[in-house]
Amino acid sequence: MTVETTLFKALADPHRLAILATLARAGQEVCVCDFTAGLPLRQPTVSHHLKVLRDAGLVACERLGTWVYYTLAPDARERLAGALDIILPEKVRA
Amino acid sequence: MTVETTLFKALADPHRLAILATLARAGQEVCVCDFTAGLPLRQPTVSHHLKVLRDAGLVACERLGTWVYYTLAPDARERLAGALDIILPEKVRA
DNA sequence: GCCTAGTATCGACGTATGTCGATGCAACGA
DNA sequence: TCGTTGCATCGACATACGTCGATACTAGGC
Repeated sequence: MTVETTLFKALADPHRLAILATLARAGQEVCVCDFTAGLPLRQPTVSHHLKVLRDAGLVACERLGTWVYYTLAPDARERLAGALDIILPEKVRA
Repeated sequence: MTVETTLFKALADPHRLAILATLARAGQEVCVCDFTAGLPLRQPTVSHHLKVLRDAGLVACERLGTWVYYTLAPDARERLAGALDIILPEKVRA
């Protein structure tokens, strides 16, 4: 499976989009318990979605004591925009 | 299901990405039979993928005689980039 | 009108995926 | 050394999705 497919598959779920949007708007680390509190999903399900996003390289996590904090990967926007440009390249530049 | 989810779900398949890439690079109408010839898929499967892309508004089609020609929707790039910006908005502009 | 060709739709099938409860693991406090 | 808390993993289940053969639909040629 191509990298592009992996990336877009990771976006193909409303809850994962919500997680990404939360991270993007937060602009800082977000605890797993915050996602669990903010989504109509059980903790294992949230953990599963976070793993999908991790495997796609869209988020990063860091353990601080008992808590695990997630952040948007620094190059998340860039990688997604790049994948978009591979699939739908702009017209040839002059 | 949000518009963004529909769009990204449409991208979550390698064959649909191939179809979009073909249309983007062709820059002109492409016949269904060309996709069927170029993909390791049967005709009904190709037709199914084209329907998913149509329902997402990413492609348009036009019948010319017996053949049906598909084109990339004029605003496909714009809509996808917009969806990306909704999920991962850029930092607040000055 | 009939046959043929290209495409869409239908119904069925196998697999992938989202979801959950149960459980395991890691870190902290008493 | 426990017990507790937060998170990850496991196993099971239901549903969604990709795929196909069969068939219906549309348009053109004879």
